[in-house]
Amino acid sequence: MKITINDVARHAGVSIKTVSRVMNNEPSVRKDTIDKVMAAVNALQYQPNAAARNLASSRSFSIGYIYDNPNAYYVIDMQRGLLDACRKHGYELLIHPTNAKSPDIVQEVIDLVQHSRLAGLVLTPPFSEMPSIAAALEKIGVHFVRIISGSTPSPKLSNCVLIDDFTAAFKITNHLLELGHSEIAFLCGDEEHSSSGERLAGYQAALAKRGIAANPKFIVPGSYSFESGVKGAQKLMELSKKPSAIFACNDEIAAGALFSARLMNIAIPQQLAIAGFENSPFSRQTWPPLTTAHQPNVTIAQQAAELLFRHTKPNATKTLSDKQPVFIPELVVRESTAVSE
Amino acid sequence: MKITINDVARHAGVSIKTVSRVMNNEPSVRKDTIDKVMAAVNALQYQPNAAARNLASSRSFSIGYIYDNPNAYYVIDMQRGLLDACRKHGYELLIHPTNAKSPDIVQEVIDLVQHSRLAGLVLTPPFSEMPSIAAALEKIGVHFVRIISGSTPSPKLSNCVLIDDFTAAFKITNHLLELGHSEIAFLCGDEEHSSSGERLAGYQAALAKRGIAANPKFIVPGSYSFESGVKGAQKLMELSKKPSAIFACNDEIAAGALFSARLMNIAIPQQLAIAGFENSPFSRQTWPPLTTAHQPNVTIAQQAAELLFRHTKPNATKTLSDKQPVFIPELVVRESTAVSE
DNA sequence: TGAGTGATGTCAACCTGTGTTAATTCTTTG
DNA sequence: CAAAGAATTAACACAGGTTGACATCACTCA
Repeated sequence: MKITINDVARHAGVSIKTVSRVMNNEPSVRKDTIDKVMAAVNALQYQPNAAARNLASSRSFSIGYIYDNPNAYYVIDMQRGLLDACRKHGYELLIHPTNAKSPDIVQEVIDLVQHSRLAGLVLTPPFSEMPSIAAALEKIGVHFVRIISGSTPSPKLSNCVLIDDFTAAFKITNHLLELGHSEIAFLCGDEEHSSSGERLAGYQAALAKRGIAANPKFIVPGSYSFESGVKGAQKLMELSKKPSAIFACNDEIAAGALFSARLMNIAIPQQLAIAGFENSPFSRQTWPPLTTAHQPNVTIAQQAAELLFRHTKPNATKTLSDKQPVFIPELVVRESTAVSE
Repeated sequence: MKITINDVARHAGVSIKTVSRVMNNEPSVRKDTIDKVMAAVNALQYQPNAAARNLASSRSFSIGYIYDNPNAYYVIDMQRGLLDACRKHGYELLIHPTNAKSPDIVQEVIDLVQHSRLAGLVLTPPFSEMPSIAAALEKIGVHFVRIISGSTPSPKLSNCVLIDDFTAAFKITNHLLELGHSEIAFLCGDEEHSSSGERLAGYQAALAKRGIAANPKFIVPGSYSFESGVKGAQKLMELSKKPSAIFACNDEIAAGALFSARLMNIAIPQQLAIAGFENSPFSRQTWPPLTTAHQPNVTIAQQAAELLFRHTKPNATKTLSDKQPVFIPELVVRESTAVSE
């Protein structure tokens, strides 16, 4: 029933060791030998015993994904992309939701890596932005890939997948400007997430380019939550000089702002335009649907995992270019910023 | 650096064999010996090498969670609950999103179980309701637990966690009735999910109890999606005799109905009351927020995993009652069904 | 005192690959 | 054609536990 490496060797007419070499794509195996072995592997449907492999080689074939993100859609998309890549490369994915603000989060991550003997780790914000985590992982010599906000690849960010929040935010702001808005407010996300800062910078740059001085009262600090959007919009609409458009740092905040506007009987988009960021499913399910920036999270996650495997797999064929991926979320226009008819 | 079973044995002053006995909670080990060993385990922070354990015992310490559910919040909650239980029992969780409608889904599941050598499986709808899956798993002798709709435990459902959708739907319908509505429509979920049928039955029972004849036009088939809610509500509001309340099979459908009502300029709840089901986060983020039934998914998942471990762990202490858990989602009243002032 | 019992210890085999070494068998190529 | 180099093999230790057979030991109870 169970097929061992022995069976494969016999079937292919080679030694066990050669099969092992092929399975681990070690160098110095002739092309036709590889073919022979792979033929046998396929014929017998051989699946190496992961446990035995781990034990013998003391490296594992699973990577971890640590997250602390209230946005279920984001997490699910990330998982999906990571799993896709894992399946392709014969790895397994270990998910680890946790609390980023826990005082001993660094130790927790280390324990996880060591106990589960992870080959590598994928980090998303806020973990990808915590120097203490990166330092600890480097110290124990575990590969990891970070998904972070940024626009320009650099050697320092060699193990990063970049998301160009700046440019995307610039585009959204520009869209609002083109609709004729000049009093545009910005609802920030969590300060410690650099994405919030980048988006704010993009917003400011777009205003500056048009020579519009940013009104400091229009920049409202907050966090990536519905509640924050509710409060932020309320604050804005209590100003003597109200904005005519709100750019929220993500869709959830935007949904909160929408909610708030509704409570105050403000018509969207006629009296107030609202834009979000992320293109999460509920940006389509609010009323009116939200203008936003689409972030291809599944693809981003895939690329992150690919990048990770390039490091964890010692002899992998480096067919993929080693360029750092940079993703620019694309503008998605919906009714929340429609031209008032 | 790495602590082996040897170190523990030495530290506890017992033999390796005894440590092994304790780690696998075999019978006939004296209480104080167990304590001694566990003390050593804790002192040394010993974590048995999973790979070695799997290999030697040819049983694994991971369970799988197969899902195909567009509702990210549901999936995340399930994962959270399963992970909690897994951590507690030293298991790992393998997640496997897939397509339930794939023609060779049964084979896919079997491959997964065999390749990853899973100790057990947790199934949620629609997988938990597919006889072919259950049959296949039984055939290959893998433990599994199903989370399904139902109200009465029975030996046949011994490996199930039940969710009493009927009673919860009854309560919601009753709530609407108490508000004075008698023209209540029902937006169905996917036909193949028994939860939809159960909720429909609960709705009908509540009406029947008041002696209200159900209007067949008020029962609209559909699926568990926002779009389905949009279309369903539209259909209902085009009837010559319109309902005064809509009970949607879940929050997403309800959100769709809400959206639709807004398009048609129907005031909620003044002209139309809407209730959902599930208490997913966005039931709080619509406007107005949705009345719904709260399903404690994290807890449900935990219980499901516990139930599973009771079977996979040969000598587990059966402290927990072996009763089948039945969860009755609780009514959560919000503004979407408020009394019109 | 001796039999019976329950709790431990000893020891070796085993699970399935990997890493190493030394020896052997092709391939090149000068 | 010989020598060098590359690919392959055989054989075995090893990773870190589990498992089973059996021996040992301390107790209890007759």
